[in-house]
Amino acid sequence: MFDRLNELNDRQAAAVTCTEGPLLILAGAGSGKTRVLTYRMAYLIDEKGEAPWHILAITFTNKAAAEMRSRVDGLIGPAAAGIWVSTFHAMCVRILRLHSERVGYDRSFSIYDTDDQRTLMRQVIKEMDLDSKMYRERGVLAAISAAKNQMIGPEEYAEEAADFREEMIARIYKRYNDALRDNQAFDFDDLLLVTLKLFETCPDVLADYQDRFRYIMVDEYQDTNQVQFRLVEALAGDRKNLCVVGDDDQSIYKFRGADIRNILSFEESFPGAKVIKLEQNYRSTEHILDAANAVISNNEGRKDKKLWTDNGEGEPIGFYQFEDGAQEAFAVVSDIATRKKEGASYSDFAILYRTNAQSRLFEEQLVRRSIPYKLVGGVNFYARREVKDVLAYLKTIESGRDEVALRRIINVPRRGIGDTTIGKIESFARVHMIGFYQALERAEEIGLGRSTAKVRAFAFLIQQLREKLSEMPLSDFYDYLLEATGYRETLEELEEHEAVERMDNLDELKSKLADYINQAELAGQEPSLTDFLQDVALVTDLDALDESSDYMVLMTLHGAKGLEFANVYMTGMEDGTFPGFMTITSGDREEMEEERRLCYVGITRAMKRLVLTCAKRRMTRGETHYCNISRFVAEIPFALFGNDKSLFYAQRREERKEREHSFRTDKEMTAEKLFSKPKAPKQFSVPAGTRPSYEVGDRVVSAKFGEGTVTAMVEGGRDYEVTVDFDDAGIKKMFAAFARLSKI
DNA sequence: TGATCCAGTTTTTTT
DNA sequence: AACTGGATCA
Repeated sequence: MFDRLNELNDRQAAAVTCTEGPLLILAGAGSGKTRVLTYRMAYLIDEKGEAPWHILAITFTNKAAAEMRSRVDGLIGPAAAGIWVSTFHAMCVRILRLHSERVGYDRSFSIYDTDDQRTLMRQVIKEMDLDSKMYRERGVLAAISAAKNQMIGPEEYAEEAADFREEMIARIYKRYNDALRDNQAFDFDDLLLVTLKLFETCPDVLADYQDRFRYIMVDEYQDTNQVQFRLVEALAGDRKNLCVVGDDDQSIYKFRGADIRNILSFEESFPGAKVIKLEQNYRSTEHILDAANAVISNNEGRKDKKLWTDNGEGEPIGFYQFEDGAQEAFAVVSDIATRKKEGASYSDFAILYRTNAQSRLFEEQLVRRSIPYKLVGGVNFYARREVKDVLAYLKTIESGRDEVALRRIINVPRRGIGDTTIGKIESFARVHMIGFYQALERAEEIGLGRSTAKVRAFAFLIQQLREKLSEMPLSDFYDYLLEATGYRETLEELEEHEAVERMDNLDELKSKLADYINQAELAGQEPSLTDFLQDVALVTDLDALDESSDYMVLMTLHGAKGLEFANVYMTGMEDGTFPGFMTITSGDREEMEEERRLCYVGITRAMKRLVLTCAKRRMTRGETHYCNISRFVAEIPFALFGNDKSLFYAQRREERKEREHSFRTDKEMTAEKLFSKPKAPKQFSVPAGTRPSYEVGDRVVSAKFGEGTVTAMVEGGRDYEVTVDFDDAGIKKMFAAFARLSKI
């Protein structure tokens, strides 16, 4: 008898016990979906007598997978170890590791991160002799990724190409894919795509997995893309014991190919699907939930649902505007310090922002006050130069097929093998139809002159390392590698601070390697370099959050998804920052709705206290912008903002009259607390709001878009929103302050 | 070959 | 502001 059902509400219990057939759980923020999923697994095992290894739980991030793992382990105990809890990507790697040869890849395939992709793409574009200004890696890769997510191959892409550029991209796409294959490498999209292909071409393999995974659960289903949908559909097979959990209001990864239709039309894709809505929120106060509901209600085409809570009203929502980002950071960090003194833990606080670049100012303040914090996101640990270098060595030692890795380290540390030499080796390889690494081993045939010896020495070094690898344990080998390559020595020549930091990172990498070895041995497997490299490729910093010590967290709104904090500061709440400038100027409704969902996600992270902040002036990419309060703030009913509503109204009205003081709506955060720094409330006279020198109907010229005619001009707070019909670029809306238009 | 300076660029979010 | 690639010079 599974007696834990009474720990759940009726809806949750219904979701837990509905185990057969397709099930869609629409789980609002904070409605206990992880709880439902974990209890459901426990129910399957304890009540239904299902074996753990017949259960598959898929999440999106490693963080979510780790969280799920620990909760399942806690609930079920040792038996839970048999359950596959994995991200889509990690699952695919695991499957491909066993079957990659069936689809024409080595077992020791590489996985390319964004950085590697760019390097490879740069090579491809260079080889095709294309104008690197016309075809920039970023743009081309974005197009290709979008195509892959929709399962459009190079051939189909070519057929559908609407113009010359797209035809060219189709050709680049082809070459890029070929290059990946030559390197025995997958990019992130390929991991999913090739696994799907494996299932399609090897029905026996698919049948094995279908038989193995009799119960499938997918978390954050609203973020799945087409390929992921197909994978899930294939795995579910005829049994269709597929339970997906999601919230269309929290779909924030469209840019990555997420297709919201997957969740909106789940019932059509899986006829007979049951739908259960979880609408009771256990996380937040009423005020917070009201704010979230108010904001999200501005979006169209949502699945109907209304979150409620019996947690009580709670504190009002705080909103503060500051002169600039530095003051914003100062105030927020001061507030945290004050509350810490009053007994809170640092781990109760999170500072959220739209873009990683905004973290800097907060970091400075946190460092200044010695407040422990963890910066989530930003530069990924595994993306650091020294880490990538060492990984590239390991890859090369392991297979040599990965040319991107090989070229990365052939001259690091410097051994006098320059571009010219590399070019010669490359064309030799091409002429003789051999790999780049094989060409190295025949250095003397290439005619490299003085460089021959250097290339030979490098090839010999790799050869020698390979021998050592089989002779000593992996972790000893790691140290040996750093010595033998001279890498450690090169680092030591750097400036002290720099050297220490990088060496720390390499020590960190070593401990990750040691962790891996331990885990493999615990699982009774022989540790292998291949497995380590493949695991590592999917790990991000986001995974490293741990509960052991007390620190506060800084991260993007995206990074915050799935997490909760007692106190949440949503910073940079300005039009142009959040929602972003691009979203505003594009005028794309869907894009704006995605930003709004992101705002919804941010608000619903807060349990007890939500504070919104913004700055009047913000420095972005070296330019100062004068900012209006985010439209999302205006979508929250004034009644929710603290006691001093009148001040808030007044401020909105007075905004364009350049009120010089920051204002507050919440008496709790007093001026003394906020601006205790003597020089704080600096006076600025803001030049914005001055009427531009041109009028509607004037001809103007923009540095970016060329000439055009002004068709509209709307006064909006600190700036004028100008609409211009450009002769070449079409109609653009922009703020006068950054449009830099001049009358002609 | 390598160092250094200059010019141009920057979708924002992540597996 | 920060970073990159390219060009130029030693």
